[in-house]
Amino acid sequence: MPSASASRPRRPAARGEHFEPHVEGIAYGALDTLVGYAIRRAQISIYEDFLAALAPWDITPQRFSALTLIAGNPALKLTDLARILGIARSGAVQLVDQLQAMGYVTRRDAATDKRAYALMLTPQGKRAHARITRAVLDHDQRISARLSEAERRKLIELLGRLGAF
Amino acid sequence: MPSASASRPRRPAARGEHFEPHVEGIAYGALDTLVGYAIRRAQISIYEDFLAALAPWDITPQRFSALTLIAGNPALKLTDLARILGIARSGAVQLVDQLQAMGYVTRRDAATDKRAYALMLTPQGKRAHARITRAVLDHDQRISARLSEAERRKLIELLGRLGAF
DNA sequence: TTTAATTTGTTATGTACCATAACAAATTGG
DNA sequence: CCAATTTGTTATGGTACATAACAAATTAAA
Repeated sequence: MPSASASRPRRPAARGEHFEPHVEGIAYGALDTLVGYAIRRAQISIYEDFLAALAPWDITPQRFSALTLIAGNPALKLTDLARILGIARSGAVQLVDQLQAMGYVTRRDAATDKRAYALMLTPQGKRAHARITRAVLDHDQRISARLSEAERRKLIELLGRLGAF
Repeated sequence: MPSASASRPRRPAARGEHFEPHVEGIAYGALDTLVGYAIRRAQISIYEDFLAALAPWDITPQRFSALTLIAGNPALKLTDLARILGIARSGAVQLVDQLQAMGYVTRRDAATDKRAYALMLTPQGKRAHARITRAVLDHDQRISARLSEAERRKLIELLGRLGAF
């Protein structure tokens, strides 16, 4: 029952000005002691840099995640994509619509299920994903430039232990 | 030229289902190596728990941040609040409107500048902030329960070094 | 000092992202 | 075989922003 409507890709909304994680002379109170706020701070800065760095491709973190997941899991179903990303199926539809409108993704008929699609990268999508991945890795190196490689891994490991509770 | 319109506080939008940071059998590719994605993952889980834990007070992370900043920096101006949070002034107006509608914040006339407001917690706001802070600290302990106190501090320290680039 | 620029809070307007609900078609389970 | 579930979709709505334009007030310039 698919119809594959293709909406135009939209521009990411960037924050107005540069975010200052810690403003001089301001009392942050409990915020300075919270893991949650430390992550929020970092996230805003990183998101800002990501958008700027990937602007030439009109790629947001969410779009990059989707591209990477489709690249690494051929014939992924839309519902699975939604679950992995933690969004509703309707949101995944929009996301895939965008990537399809950009020419990066196709909805192929799933082999076993006539309801479902098998999401795949187009040849153009594969090339773009390679280039985009390089830019993202670059960006990620830049934001963590003040960390040693060991610290980088340590940080990822510690963050990974925050997931379940 | 202030007029202090008071819009009703709105309910936070919660994600549909519980977010799974790592889905079994899925190839995450480059995502698993990125500091940015590790933070994104953690952030989604934490946000989810925060909303659930603070639902009784209708408090979002952003609202808590604002309350805490106003509490710790008496007579803070709206423009400063916006800059600290990294949002536009118009967004800060809405945020303060909400907190004011909840009875937690007042706009007092600034002493030196007739254009500006001095944001203050109401007595009720102070009591609420104390209670809310306890709930937030609780939440933050919960999400970092798998970390030792030293690791917790280490994590915050490492995240802090991501800010500027 | 008189004027020009800037700042402050506000409103109006628009957008990106995501949720819920309702569906038809297809699949699965009892 | 029929009931329940699943899949992708659309319709609708909400929330958190952003940008732009303002009047009033302040500050800087000439």
